[in-house]
Amino acid sequence: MTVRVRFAPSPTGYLHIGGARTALFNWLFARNMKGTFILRIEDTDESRSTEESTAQILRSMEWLGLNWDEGPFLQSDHKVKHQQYAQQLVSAGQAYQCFCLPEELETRRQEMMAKKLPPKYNGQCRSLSAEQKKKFELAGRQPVIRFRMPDSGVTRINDLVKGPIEFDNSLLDDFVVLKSSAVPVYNFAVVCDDHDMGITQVIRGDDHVSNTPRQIMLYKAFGWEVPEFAHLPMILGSDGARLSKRHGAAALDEYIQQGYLPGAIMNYLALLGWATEDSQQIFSLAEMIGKFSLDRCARNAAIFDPEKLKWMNGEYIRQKLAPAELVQQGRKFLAEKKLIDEKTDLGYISSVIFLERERIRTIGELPELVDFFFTEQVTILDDKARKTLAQPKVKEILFKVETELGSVTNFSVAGLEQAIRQLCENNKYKTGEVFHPVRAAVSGRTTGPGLFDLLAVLGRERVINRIRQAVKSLPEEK
RNA sequence: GGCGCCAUCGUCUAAUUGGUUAGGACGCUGCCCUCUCAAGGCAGAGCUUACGGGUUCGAGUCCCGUUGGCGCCA
Repeated sequence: MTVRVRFAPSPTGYLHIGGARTALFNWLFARNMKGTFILRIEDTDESRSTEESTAQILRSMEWLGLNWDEGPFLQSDHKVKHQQYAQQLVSAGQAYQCFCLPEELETRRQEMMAKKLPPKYNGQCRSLSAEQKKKFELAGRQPVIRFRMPDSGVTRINDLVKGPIEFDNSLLDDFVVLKSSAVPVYNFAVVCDDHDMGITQVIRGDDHVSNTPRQIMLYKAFGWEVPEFAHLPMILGSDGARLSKRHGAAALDEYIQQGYLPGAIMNYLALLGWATEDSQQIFSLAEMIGKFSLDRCARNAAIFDPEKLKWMNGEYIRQKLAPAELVQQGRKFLAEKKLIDEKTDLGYISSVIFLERERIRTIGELPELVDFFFTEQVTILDDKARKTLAQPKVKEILFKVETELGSVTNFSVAGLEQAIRQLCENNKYKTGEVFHPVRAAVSGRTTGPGLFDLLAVLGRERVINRIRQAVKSLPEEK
């Protein structure tokens, strides 16, 4: 039988890191098995679901490259179908109308709690007579539909990642399937949809394990084939609590904005709960698909580590990102910071970006590292740079460098290196004594690309102007 | 509170399914490279496999218990 899996987010916000991981694992499984990956929007909770959120989630998935084969379907479109299914259960005697008022249920729950009993529905409306129902209806009560749970027996799951799990049926109560407003309850709607869509494996977060026995009972009541289940462990923040905004970025969108690459995020997420026998770290997409399997998924929760993601993103920038692509991405971030516009020379931009390729871990780090390439003057001088320029002899050194660079014929990396090293030798300067002030004068900082690469890209005019500025600003030396 | 899941370096994890000096990766420290910062290379620290009992010639691996974390139901 061919594999059909789905990712079913509820559109109540952005695509969460945990959701992205669930989507990814579904997708990897589907691609690995040559199956079908379906997207379904779980928008039953109308009060919290929004269309913007749906659009946002779709955009995030497309950005990651998690292409779906069917959908997106909206769960709310199947509402009538859900109601019919509920009716079907009632007709078959598998479910029944319950007229208990919320207040009544609450009182009973309190009583149960007081007696230290598990608070479960007492089955009061299980077998109401026609007259009793009539009476309630006349009193204006709107019934909910409850599922008749077996009082005994054991429900077993053979979870594809967790292994066998057992639940005692007597502990489960007759849960609501259809609210009095005729809105289907989550546990019911998933089962109906998963069945109608022919889902063969339900791969989801392990916060759903406890729901699974109820769902299995529904499949059985309908006489439907029960799919396989695979419950993925949660992703937690550094403090061991469920990952949320408090831990920094929990929404995929924020990583997009910070200049992370889809491949790196996919790769990192894949490693959060899945590993190969040799602990391989970097995968091509094809490798990831080829090697993926649910039985190599971890059973324990994982803490999200932003540092490792950053590292991996750096690896992707250096090893996997095509040069043209890097430039294009970089331009976006530089333009956003108003450092460049359409008139800025593309060749110059490319050279600048390539100078920092070895250093950046996210594209978003680019602007602050290269801003001085695009500004008229060197404005930001950090403290270290100031100190460097305050060293003795600096004014004299810079003046000599300025003169030298004015006359050097070959303003290239090799030519510059030759000229400046020669200058050091002729004047008995230590190289560092010269290199550091030049860097500071020209870039306003003490770190960055190799000095000669830096100068060559900046170009003669800018370099000389900046050194001249620095010389002018330095006090006379005695 | 009930039920369920989980437990290997700080973090992500591996360990031919009972036989390893418990491996790799991130991070950290140091060295090399070097004009700086990175990148890269090399080396190092870091896990009495949560704890306690069993089973076994032998347990990270199997069983029981304890503790802790997380989840679901309220």
